[in-house]
Amino acid sequence: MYRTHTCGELRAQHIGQTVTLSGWVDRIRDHKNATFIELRDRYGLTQIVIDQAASEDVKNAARVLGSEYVIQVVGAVVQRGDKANTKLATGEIELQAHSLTVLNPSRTLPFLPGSSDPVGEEVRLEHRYIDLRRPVMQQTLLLRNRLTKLIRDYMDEHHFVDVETPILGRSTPEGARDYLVPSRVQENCFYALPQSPQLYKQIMMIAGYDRYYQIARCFRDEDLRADRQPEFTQLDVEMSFVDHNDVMGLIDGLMVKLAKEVLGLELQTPLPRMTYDEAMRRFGHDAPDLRFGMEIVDCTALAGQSEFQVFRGVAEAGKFVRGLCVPNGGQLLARRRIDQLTALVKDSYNAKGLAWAKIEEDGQWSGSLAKNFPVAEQSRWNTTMQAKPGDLLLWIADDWAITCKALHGLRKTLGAELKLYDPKSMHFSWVVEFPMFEFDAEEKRWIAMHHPFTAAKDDHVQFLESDPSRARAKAYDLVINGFEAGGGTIRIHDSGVQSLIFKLLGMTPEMAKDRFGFLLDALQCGAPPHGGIALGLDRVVMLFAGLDNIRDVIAFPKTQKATDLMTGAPGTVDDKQLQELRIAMVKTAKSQA
RNA sequence: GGCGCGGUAGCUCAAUUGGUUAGAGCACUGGACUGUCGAUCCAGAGGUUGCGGGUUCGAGACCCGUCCGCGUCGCCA
Repeated sequence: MYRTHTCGELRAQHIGQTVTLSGWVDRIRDHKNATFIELRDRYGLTQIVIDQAASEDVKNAARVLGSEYVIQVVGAVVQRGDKANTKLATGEIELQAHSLTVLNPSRTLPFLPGSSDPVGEEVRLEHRYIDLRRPVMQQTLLLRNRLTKLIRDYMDEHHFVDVETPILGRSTPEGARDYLVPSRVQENCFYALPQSPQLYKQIMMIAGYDRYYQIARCFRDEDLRADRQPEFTQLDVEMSFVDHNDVMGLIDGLMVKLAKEVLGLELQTPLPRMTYDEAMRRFGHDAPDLRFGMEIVDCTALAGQSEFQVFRGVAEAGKFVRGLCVPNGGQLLARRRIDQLTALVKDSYNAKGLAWAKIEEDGQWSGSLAKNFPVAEQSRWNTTMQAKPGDLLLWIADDWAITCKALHGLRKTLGAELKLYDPKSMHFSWVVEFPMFEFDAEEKRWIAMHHPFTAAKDDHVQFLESDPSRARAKAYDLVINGFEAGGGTIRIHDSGVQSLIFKLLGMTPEMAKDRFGFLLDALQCGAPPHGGIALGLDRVVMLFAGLDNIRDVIAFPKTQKATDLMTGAPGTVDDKQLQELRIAMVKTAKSQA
């Protein structure tokens, strides 16, 4: 038997017992007359002591130990009394070693899991087996496990059926870039890894399963971000005979449970809801961080009557002047910082510039813009923007989309920089009624904002053909702390409407039949009204863990270049494998270099 | 693909305006030490400054190219 207890388990009540522990040598403190070993496993740390009374065998065995050796110790649990270590859960006892066996030595490691010194992410990812030994990483993966357990319990309580769907599927041109898998059996054909199990879960509804869920792996071959991995995990949900309130209500309940069990938070339901249009108006983004205010103020009307020609021109051209009032920004942000923010909005969001003014004690503006604004006009702007002395006013004058993006960027940056909210606080809300379509200027056609199976609001069906830009969807996104934690829609269950949407998206009936014929057929075979949602599990775990990147909640994540630094994936393959798949490599300038 | 930050000892970092033999802490090795708990003290070993080219009397630093990591814009229905 390797162990009778774990390294996090022994307490005063065990004093006098003989026990066996196995684990990793976290730290050794070697003295002339006593050696102390902190033994670690995922449950905690226990101090092993080898003093003068120990046998020669034990002393000799201890002499060769190094960090991260895997050892087994048999010994007596003894009281530490006034030597107790209050920092350790097991600190009131220690193990007096009777025997010590090295189960496996360890070479010197690039970093020690027991150390709190920071280690670069590249090194951590290359030696992930060591990184994952670190207590913080173990806590995070345990938290993830706890969340998925709670989710599964909740879904089960609500009569959801866990169904697995294929990983090898069919490529569809809509949406993200697919990961492709060549077929050996079918010449010239490829599978695609699922971007989500969307169509399968709709088919499950048509098949009468009524309530489906799956914790599903999804794949999208797009560039990575702190909160985006090429393969990620969704809590995928679909329900029959429901409307959007039913789906949101279900997830409200789930969030209440998770927040209570994991964070000790009591959420009020229903979680607050805001329409997409309102979110864009007030925050410039469809996933606003509602932990703080500093909302966007539309000053276009004021700009239209302004003495300042640049603003007036923008307003008269049908564009927008919108701004933020940064509390105490006049004092907190130096001119140099404002210049950096100007560079940010120009470089990142294509804005033409950033207009600003500081509010002095008397309410008058200072800054290069001030001279263009008579005092009376300054006062009107101050009122509209609710500016107080010491504040900083920022404006973007541009088309709607650019003002949204740039002001959202500024709001997000400054909110964090000026600590306008408690980073530990949590805010859950819904953004609803997304547009059905957005116009793709490049392809000169409408594309589905969510996906092409989304139902329009009942009173907006009329706009589908007459004015697609006006049509709003039965869509809802769950937003936590400014992150899109999930999104869903009520689906189209009428094959005629579904065909119409395909047509609006520029598909001929033949194309629609080729790509989605099975869905159109299924919709004609008794499809119940249905809808669902998918939550980004990695993001939810990240937010509940209070972390700022998704890699730390995934055991084996990929780098920004989508590689695995530990295994070296992706790698080259044998010519024989390629021949079987009838794949030939094409030389590029890069591959020849 | 664009922009930004970074790459120096096993790890985390430093190195003045381009100037002697590239340093420190941790880790490692050896020694000392009567109970430590981030032990302490003494000594030691450890370097292709990511890679390639260039400028210069002289490059870790400057220039060009390239690779890698992170952030971000595009992209992600």
